[in-house]
Amino acid sequence: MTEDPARAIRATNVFAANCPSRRVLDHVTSKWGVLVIVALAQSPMRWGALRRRIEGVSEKMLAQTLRTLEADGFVLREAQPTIPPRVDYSLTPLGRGLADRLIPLVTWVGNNADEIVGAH
Amino acid sequence: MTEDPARAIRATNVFAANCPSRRVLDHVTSKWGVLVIVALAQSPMRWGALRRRIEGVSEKMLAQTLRTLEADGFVLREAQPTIPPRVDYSLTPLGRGLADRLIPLVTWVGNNADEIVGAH
DNA sequence: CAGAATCCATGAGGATACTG
DNA sequence: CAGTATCCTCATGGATTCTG
Repeated sequence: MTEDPARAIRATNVFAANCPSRRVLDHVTSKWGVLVIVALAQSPMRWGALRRRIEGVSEKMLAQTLRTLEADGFVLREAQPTIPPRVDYSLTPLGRGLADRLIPLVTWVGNNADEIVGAH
Repeated sequence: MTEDPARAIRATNVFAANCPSRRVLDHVTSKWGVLVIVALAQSPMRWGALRRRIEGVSEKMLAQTLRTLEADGFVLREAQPTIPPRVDYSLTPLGRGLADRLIPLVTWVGNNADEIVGAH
């Protein structure tokens, strides 16, 4: 946040339809993607913990979101071959970089939600 | 970005299903919402300029996104009653606050898009 | 426990045509 | 120019059931 906003954005080309960052941005800003990243930034978690933490997420959407974020290299999935199975999720270094930019956004929205008129 | 991420997020309750910030977050992180905010952060723009700047957006989606962001108090709409009509869009102070958190995210994604494996 | 698979509803979103 | 109106399609996402 030290750089001049208008100046910083001029370096990117997100506005181009074919820009790959568009797709990544869609993953990252997806309905559940934000919450998963932010939750894992707080602490690594098991599947069940994530499901309980992120209220309202269905199993399908959680699985789908996690797979996408894992493929993008943001999330690390570690499965123990035990019975019952145990799977831990955590952020990769890349994921932590993302979280550092995502968390200020989420906290800001949280703090200003009441100021925002149209909470339709 | 000066605060400890894990600590900062603990103050919010975005994870609660009924939290109003969830809805705002969905507006803000919507497919076109991000691009509109970021575009307007660069400079105020007229409708046509926005449409050209944000490649791939349909008229319907641009109008819808602008209406939502205006209702949320992020975007200011100023219409001149002239023929032909002229409408200027710009960020409100609240919108600028949002942009300040959004731009680091977008630029980061732009810079790291190549590192990101799964650009499916 | 951690999912995969399936079915189904809704709404996001695109294309086109029209208007003040 | 800056939209609105309509129609239509497909993907998002929920609910449920099944399994290693």
